[in-house]
Amino acid sequence: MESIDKIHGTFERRLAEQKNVVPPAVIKRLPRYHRYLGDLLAEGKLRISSAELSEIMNVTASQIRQDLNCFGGFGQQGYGYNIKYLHAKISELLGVTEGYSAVIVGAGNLGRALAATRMFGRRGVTRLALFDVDESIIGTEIYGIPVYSVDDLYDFCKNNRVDIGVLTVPKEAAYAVAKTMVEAGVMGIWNFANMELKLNSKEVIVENIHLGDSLMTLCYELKSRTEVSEKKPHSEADDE
Amino acid sequence: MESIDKIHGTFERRLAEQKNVVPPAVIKRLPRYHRYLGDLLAEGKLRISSAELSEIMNVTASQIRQDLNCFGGFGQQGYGYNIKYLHAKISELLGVTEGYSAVIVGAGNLGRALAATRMFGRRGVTRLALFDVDESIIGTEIYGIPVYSVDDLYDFCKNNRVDIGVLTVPKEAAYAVAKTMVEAGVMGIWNFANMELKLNSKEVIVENIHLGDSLMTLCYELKSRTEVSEKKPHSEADDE
DNA sequence: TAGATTGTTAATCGATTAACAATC
DNA sequence: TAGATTGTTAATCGATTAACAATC
Repeated sequence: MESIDKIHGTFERRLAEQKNVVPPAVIKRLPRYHRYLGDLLAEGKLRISSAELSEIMNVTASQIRQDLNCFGGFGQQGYGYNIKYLHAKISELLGVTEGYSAVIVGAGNLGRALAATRMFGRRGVTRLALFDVDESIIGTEIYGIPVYSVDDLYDFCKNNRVDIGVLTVPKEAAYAVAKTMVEAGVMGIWNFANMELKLNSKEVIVENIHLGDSLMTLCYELKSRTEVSEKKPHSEADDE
Repeated sequence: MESIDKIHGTFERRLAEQKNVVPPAVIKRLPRYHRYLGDLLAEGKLRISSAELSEIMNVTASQIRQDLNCFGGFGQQGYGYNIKYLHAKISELLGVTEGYSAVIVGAGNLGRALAATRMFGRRGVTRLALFDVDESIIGTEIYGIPVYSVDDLYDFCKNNRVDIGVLTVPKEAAYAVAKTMVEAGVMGIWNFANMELKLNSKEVIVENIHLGDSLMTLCYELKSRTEVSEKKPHSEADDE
């Protein structure tokens, strides 16, 4: 009994030491750090303290130090953080330096918008191709990215290393396309289809964009804001 | 001393009873409940228990009951939840029934995509107009929505009740447009510009879409996934 | 050295889960 | 009534903040 506990204790401690147990809350904040540090770098700033950064980003200095420490000591006592170094480190953590590749499936307005943006390049992701069913655009290029038929999607993914599949197809087609990509070895799916793909999470990582959910959250906030000011104009007087 | 405590106790209890202290974590989950319940409704299902819903949505039944109870008893012991009723209640909470209106500023690919989608209508939001600087499209309609000059944005918002401003303009123009809208009385901004708008949060509610952050999160997951399988193939043997 | 600021531990806060009494 | 399932309290877990010793 005792020995089993000991083994477990050791195992758990080692896991913690390996530091691949970064809290999800921290990971979700990393891109935001990356963004702000990139801006500061562009401004030509060299160093920053957690206190200063905390003011700019509207979070606590404590949280910044705690977060960054999940990955090791990026700062220096009495000095703060070297912006260039920190930015580079976070880039690395986020895989910007991995040189991932992507295909965009669905060349509608959203697909085109994603073809046009510099968002991918900035994050080290190369867009290899667009795929669509529309014969009139197959064989052309959109913003410099070649457009192929969805029929060729499987073969393309098999023959090229495609890390990420971007799904901007109508809801009805989403699952079939996703399955094709997974079977062809795509590791991650960036899903703009208005549905949750039920895929084996051991086979593929899915990152969902639910624009509708975001719009609804905004509506909720609007509603609660108006309710407070309209329905309770005398709340002060009520307190006592 | 005692009496002050009592007053505070009463005050706090009243606040809790008013239930405008819904935890942020719960609010963020509401749109997802709404989505799933909408699907179940479309399937013609009449009732569901927290246990059944929890399996479909991949959350705990406890969380579902806890969440829904923030807004009052929507269910019935021994029966579960009436899907139609629950869906309607959540719609109400999320402001779907408020009949909000929106304008989209920026008629690029993203603006067009937002003009084309049924996402707004489904959530009770009417798109009144698009605004752009491109003379060649001003005066036309895109997916049935009239396109006006950005120069007319202020007057339009003043003369019509515009609740939500959707920002799909380039980064450089974002802040000026946002300020114009706030001055003209727009209450909420749905911000797709790749930057954080520093606006007085008392004047306006801002909901940000940071697509780049989402892409980076996906890359992070890809990276940590590959690291685990590549760098530690003998982790099992290591445990002891 | 003195001052600044991190890294890190401990305390607090909030969110999730478990358990069960209330009740349909 | 017996069975089912909610509403709700209490226990657990994780995330945030505060505090301060370590150290540049």
